[in-house]
Amino acid sequence: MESEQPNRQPRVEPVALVDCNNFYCSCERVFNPKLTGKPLIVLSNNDGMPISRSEEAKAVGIDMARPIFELKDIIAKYDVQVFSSNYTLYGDFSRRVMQTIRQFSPKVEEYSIDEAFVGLQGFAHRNLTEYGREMKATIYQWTGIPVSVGIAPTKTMAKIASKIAKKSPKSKGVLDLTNPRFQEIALKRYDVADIWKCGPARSRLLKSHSINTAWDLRNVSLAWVDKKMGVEGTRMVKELRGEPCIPLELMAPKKKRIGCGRSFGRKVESLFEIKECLASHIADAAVRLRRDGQAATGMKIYLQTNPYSNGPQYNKGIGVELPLATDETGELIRWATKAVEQIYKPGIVYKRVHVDFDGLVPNNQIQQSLFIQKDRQKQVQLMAALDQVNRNFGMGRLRYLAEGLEKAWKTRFEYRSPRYTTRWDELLTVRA
DNA sequence: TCTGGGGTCCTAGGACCC
DNA sequence: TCTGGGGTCCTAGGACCC
Repeated sequence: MESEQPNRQPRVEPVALVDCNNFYCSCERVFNPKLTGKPLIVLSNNDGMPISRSEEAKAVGIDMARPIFELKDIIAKYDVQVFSSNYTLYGDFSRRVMQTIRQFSPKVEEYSIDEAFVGLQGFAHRNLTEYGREMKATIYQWTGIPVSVGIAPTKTMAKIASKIAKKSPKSKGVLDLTNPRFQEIALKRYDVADIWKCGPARSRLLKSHSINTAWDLRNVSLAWVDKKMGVEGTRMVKELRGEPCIPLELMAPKKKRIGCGRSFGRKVESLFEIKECLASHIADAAVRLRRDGQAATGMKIYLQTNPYSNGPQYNKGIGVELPLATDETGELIRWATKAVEQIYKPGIVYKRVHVDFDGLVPNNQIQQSLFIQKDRQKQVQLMAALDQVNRNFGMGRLRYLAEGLEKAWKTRFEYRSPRYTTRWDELLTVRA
């Protein structure tokens, strides 16, 4: 394998990755300081498995990939505090963190609920480590959320820098890797499996060719990596060499697909219950569709059994093309419930129903049809009223009868904390 | 014996992210 | 008893065209 050493690094804008530490756990702690220093986990939907762990929980051996019932001994032994996920609370904290970050640079890409890339062009005259520390301190002071900051010439290396910063006590949560000498030290000690966009399949491939560290990967030939891993591999190698291939996205792009699918809280067999649940998912996804300013020209419905069960498996999807794009919940429900009849088979225990809206178009320029007369204006007003009521009085306050009243199938959230910041009736009680 | 070649478009599935 | 959900991008392969 020949190696192409880049002989100089191009002049590029430094980019920081600000990453919240154990984000969901940290949110839970802000209003519940008694949790400080204790092992703490937040569970996935349906209280299935941990999706966020405090450092203390990691230390006592709580594993992310294992279901909660397999962890109950550890939980009891170490008095691990357990919470269902409370996305309303986390979403609100995310907004606060992002707003704080925007005080530090006009160039912010909100990459996920707990991470942002920050363009640092024009800050080169400053000590970037100091700037990062100031950012970290301010975010903690204003929101109560601890973060790690990694700074580097490319996003891929900024990710690496923030991960190292999180773990190494010496860095105090901030690491600047813009200096090539430090890059070499860091990449040589960094496992390829921990590189951004290098998942299990790619790391297995790389390791089978004795490419074990990020430094090994950086020095691989572009021809080789293109052949073995295609464009994404090539981008990874270039980014590790300090050549940006993944630009900052300052404007959130329009979504290409908006969907909803959750596991049932218990066994579901009847078409009636599946239709109710599907209608409820449609209503949920349609809110996000309208919020994104889009309408759907098609949808896909999937019906699935539990892959972990030994029973007969059945997974089927069906596509529906709509004659006219729409964002109106009632109409979407009618199309979907009709379609699901075609894939439903009786006598099967189902685990999940899922809907994806696709063929999305801006909802203010829906193509009209000569043959289908609809009062679009009326629909728009109806949906605006629906969304307004639910925003003011809580999601699901106003809903379609098709979604059901009992909702016996609904997702479990046994250990949810109060929605401290978004519900008047769940405000923090200081003294009872 | 022996059955073209080059292009486009679409979809399903894989891999990955948090 | 009990194993998440919402996304993106890329690729291979089939269908179709001339």
